[in-house]
Amino acid sequence: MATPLEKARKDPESMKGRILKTARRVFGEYGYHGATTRMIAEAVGIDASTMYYHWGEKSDLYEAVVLDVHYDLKEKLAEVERIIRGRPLPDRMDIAIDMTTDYLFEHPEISNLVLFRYFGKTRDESVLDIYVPELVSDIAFSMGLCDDKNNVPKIVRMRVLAVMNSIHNFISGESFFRSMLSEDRAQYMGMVKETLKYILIPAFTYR
Amino acid sequence: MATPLEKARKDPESMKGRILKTARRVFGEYGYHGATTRMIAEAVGIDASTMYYHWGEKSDLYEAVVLDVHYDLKEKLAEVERIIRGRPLPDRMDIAIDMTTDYLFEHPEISNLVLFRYFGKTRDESVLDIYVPELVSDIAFSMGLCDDKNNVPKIVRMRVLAVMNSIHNFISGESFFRSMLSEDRAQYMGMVKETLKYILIPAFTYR
DNA sequence: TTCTTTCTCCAACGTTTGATGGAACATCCT
DNA sequence: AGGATGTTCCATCAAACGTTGGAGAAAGAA
Repeated sequence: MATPLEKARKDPESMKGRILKTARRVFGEYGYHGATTRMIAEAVGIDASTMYYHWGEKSDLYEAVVLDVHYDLKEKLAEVERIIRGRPLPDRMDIAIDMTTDYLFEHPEISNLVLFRYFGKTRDESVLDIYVPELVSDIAFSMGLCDDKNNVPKIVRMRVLAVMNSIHNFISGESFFRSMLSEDRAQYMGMVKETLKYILIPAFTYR
Repeated sequence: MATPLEKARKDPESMKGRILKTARRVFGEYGYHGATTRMIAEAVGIDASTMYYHWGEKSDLYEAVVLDVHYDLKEKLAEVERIIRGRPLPDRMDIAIDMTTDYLFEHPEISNLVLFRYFGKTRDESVLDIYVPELVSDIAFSMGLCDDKNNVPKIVRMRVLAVMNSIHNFISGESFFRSMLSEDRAQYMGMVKETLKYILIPAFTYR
């Protein structure tokens, strides 16, 4: 008894999986309103009605995309956490920034979708209202900023949000910032990591 | 011989001014694609064709809005700069964060529009490609991170971008983050300032 | 007054949008 | 074989979209 999303994630080559993957990219590039069902269908190479057969309305597909992205994010976070556990804080942050940045640069639509969701006004009571706080608490614990995952002080959650957003910003804004600095991708990625470490590490360590 | 934008900025009560002000808000809330010409016209209380009489196509109106916002931002920056000049760096940052945050909380559409512009994909060679780098250089100089306004190292510009974005994020994401933390507006504003200072000041001072 | 210019709205246009119904094809079970 | 089920495309819909032309009101100049 698998949900459509579980099926699509398990078998990315299936029609459901291909649509989901493409919808992620297109929604990520143009936002909810900027992306049309026809754009997505054309990108997959199918008719729009086939999409409706598999995912229903546009808003349902979008919801699935957002959820899909957060599953990935959660998995990646668990992987990072496993590697940095037990090390001293500056090392933990150094490694976490490297790994997270590398991962998001490979999947920039994740950052796009997350930021669109935070800042856009499509906000009508969503699954994100549960998943984001959970993710934030996990990161707070992983950074050693709290002892109890289930009771993270608000000010600590704010700091975690600041960290998450700083990373997403540089990924999402790549095309704008890079053309502003006229750097190639590799150099830009290097500067992003350097800048993030320059700003974030002192805040949490030199005290 | 004033441009339409200059006229609208000088006389906010004129039809041009009222349309511009409302378009700022609506574009800021829903983004370029999410906002419709009819929504804006209705919010002003006029017919859509009157809007076309004053501002032309939707994209032209949007361009005017973006430019308008950046004029405001530039003015505010100059005001901040005047006040913090000559003080020690930690004080400068403390005051600048307070002033900027207060101002943007009063005009949240500014942060929305700026972030939409960075992250969205409506990017077809715009005035922003000139104004943003200029703004970044001004801030870098104001923070004492460079000696020559016309030759700011790339890594310094990256740091300034990180600072700017951190602030915009908390303003734009207010509705999402606030409902996540279940705080009222005043408490949230206080936490934003505290968090920004916690993260940003050590990075640029404790070295 | 009358003429001219500026402004505003109404009605409508062509297009794109999200969405649906049904025919055609494919796959599988018996 | 034949029928049931699952999948895909074509044609099409109504609504919403950006945009336009033209009628008429408002304001100013003569």
